[in-house]
Amino acid sequence: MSDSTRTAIVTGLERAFVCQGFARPGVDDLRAAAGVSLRTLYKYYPSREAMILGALEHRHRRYVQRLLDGLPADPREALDAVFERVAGWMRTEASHGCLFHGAVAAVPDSAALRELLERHKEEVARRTAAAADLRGCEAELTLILEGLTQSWTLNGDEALRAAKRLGACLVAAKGRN
Amino acid sequence: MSDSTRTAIVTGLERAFVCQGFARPGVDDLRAAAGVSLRTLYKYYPSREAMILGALEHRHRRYVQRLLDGLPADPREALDAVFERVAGWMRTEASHGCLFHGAVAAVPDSAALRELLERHKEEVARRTAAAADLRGCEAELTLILEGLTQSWTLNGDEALRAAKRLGACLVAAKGRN
DNA sequence: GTTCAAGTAGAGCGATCGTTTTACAAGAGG
DNA sequence: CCTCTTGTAAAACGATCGCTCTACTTGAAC
Repeated sequence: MSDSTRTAIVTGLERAFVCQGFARPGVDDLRAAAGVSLRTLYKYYPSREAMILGALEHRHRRYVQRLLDGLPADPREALDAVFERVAGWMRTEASHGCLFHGAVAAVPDSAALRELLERHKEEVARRTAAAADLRGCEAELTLILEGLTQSWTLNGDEALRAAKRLGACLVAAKGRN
Repeated sequence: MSDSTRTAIVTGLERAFVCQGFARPGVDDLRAAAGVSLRTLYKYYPSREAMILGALEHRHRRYVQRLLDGLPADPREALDAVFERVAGWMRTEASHGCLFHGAVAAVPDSAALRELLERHKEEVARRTAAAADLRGCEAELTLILEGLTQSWTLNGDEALRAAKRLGACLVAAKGRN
């Protein structure tokens, strides 16, 4: 059970789910994407659901790091930076929509998957609120972030501009309290 | 090819997809939900993908009617009413998330499905903008509506309050122009 | 040198899937 | 009376699925 093998597998799994969604790729496609034998794949992830879960945990770590590491110290700049990073992520890594929602939709009766989705969204909103000095507005931030993620696939960078405008509105409204 | 049979089928199909998602129900489950024989089902909808498409077209008509018919004449009230109707729809009809995004995620290579998704979202945003006197802010409205739909499953009615606040911000910002 | 964990390649299992087909029933029109 | 349409019930098809299992290789440790 080497750690390097595990991360190699999970990286390949994530790529496969990003490219093909959760409905299409059979376990043999996943095996090919992971670059190992079927036996080894099942040793590390003993079911297809475990493969999905492993891929999403890996993605969560990558996403949080890319979105929230090294943000500008100024709260206003930090908020715009988060929005830009979300759009950049969509552009390069998630042009088919949020992988976590997609996974829950594909396997609706997995409690573990649902819990991971909630943890993922909660952590992103909480840490964005902290960086943007918007504690107490987590619900509004979640809404903007979810809206940006979903509507980026529809409207592209126009969605990014809309998110920035709404973020500015939120900061202004908060300042008037 | 009677029309009443077709609407009976499509109503059952929509219910099945709402309850069970798009991955789980096999064609025989869909047949049971539609309340007809397999032969009849295939006569009206000659493939599983056609069944999905039919169910979504039916849902689109119902959604647009429920969201946009008989709105208050005052633009400000109309906007809040749309948000409340979205939340009400989620509460009673879509507690597992937007069916259109779910369908595209489940069948990612169906061009017809993708086109239907875009038509659906575009029509809702455009008509909401018209009712709320926010023409030119369709991207912001799409973002809020998508965000409300997605984050309602995470935060419930707190998402509704957030949408109303952001909507008010948008109206105020527009008024200052 | 032997042992043992960790890997590959690939055949095979039972179940389920979407779809087609066969056999039959009921009501309407000429 | 016969035929056509519209429907039901259910068997059967080939394909594919998730998963297990057998047989073999490799590299490092003791």
